[in-house]
Amino acid sequence: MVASAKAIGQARATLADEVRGEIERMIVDGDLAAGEKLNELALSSAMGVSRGTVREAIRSLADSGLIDLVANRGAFVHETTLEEVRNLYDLRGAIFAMACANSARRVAEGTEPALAEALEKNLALMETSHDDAKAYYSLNIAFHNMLLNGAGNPRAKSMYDNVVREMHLFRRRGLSLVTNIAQSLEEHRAISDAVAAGDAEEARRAAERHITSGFERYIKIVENDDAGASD
Amino acid sequence: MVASAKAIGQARATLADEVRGEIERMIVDGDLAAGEKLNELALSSAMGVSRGTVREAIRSLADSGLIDLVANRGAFVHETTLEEVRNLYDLRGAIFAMACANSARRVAEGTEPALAEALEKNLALMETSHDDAKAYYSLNIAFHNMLLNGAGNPRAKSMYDNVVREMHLFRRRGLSLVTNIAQSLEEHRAISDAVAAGDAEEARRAAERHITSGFERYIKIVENDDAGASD
DNA sequence: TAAAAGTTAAATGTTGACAAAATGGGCCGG
DNA sequence: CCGGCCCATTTTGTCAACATTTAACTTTTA
Repeated sequence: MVASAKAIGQARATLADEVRGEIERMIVDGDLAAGEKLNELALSSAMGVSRGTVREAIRSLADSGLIDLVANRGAFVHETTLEEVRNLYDLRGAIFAMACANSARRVAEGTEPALAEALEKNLALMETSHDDAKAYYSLNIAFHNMLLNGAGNPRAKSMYDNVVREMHLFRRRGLSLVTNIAQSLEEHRAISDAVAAGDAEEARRAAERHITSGFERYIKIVENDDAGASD
Repeated sequence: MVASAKAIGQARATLADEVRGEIERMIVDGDLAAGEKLNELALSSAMGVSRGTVREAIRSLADSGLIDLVANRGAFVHETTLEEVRNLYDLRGAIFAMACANSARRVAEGTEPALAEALEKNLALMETSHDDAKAYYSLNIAFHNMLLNGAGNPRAKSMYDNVVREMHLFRRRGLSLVTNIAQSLEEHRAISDAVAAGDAEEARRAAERHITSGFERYIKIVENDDAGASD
């Protein structure tokens, strides 16, 4: 496993880091269900490392929101409630809106000369891949990443990533967070235009609208899902 | 130490948690300078626990922004740059503005029946303690906490606290983040009024103004400090 | 029968020892 | 006098064993 992980190319420096990445993957992929307990011994023997190493990995993951730690009882995969998803959307919207406003500001002052064009290119690709959900998914992530990176605030980006990752833990992981491609595309265009124009305030508003309406669409689907099939 | 900590009342469940709290305190209080290395052996012998326990505490602190981890080299107290302070202010403003907007919303819908009155009371106390910087400091923190809690978003509160704590690491810790009591008080009133009126959008604007103008005042002092005394 | 106490097994918390890597200083060659 | 190599020491990374706590099961008793 050590070898394979390194072969993949991540080149993690320490064993514990590698274990951390593996546990993270297991949670995100759903190999470990929400609410499930992380058994240190089982994990350590499964991965061929000592318990201490697994412990370290778990501790380093605890603050990310993916894991809940209970003293003398162990670590559990965090169970994200609908109420929390709402809060996470709020947080995500706040951070994303701030990032878009700053991206616009930086475009206006020439700090991000390549951003406007990159956004435009992303939008063009999205329009052509209108029906290919998988391609759209990647492009969507890329779009948001560009704006987070364009804000020049790495801490904001890492917080944003944590929040988005945690949202995926809610119930049916498969439930796409992108629900109405046409509308989403339109909102992306509004953001892109405002950023390209260097209009920070409009960029902020457009970004907030995008996240808010995304949440509303998401909620609608979840409610339909509840009414329909149970699993 | 175990006994004393428990006697104080924190009642921490595990030793590592206790050590974590102690290290955190050392960093925040400045016992450990920015950029300084955390020597596991030294810490463990100083606190009378094993190295493994210290390691665990350090790992659990790493994601909070107070500590930088470098593989095979160790843990270092994060050195916050002025550029980072700017980014942290942006983040803080975004989260605080969102929280104030949601507090206003919840006041409007009756979810937070006590909030408006509590804010008003805080403002009144602030006006009387106009010259007592120490009292003002506590009231200021309380004011912000009320709004963060009023938003009903615990994750946002914890992120906010992390951000604020990290800001204190910048250079002269003593440098107060509250710089112009009269103006700050005025801004607080604007926020409080908007929240009491249930006007989410105005609350958001007022909150953002408050953080932004706080940053501008802070920057001015830092620049003066640079020009004046070297230490 | 059911609740409570006692017992046993399993998991977490904590430690000290060993292995590997990095830092620092002295030595050698240029 | 300077720069690079090598070795000793320090420090971090990893592990296996011991201690403590929790959870589950059994037995006892009202």
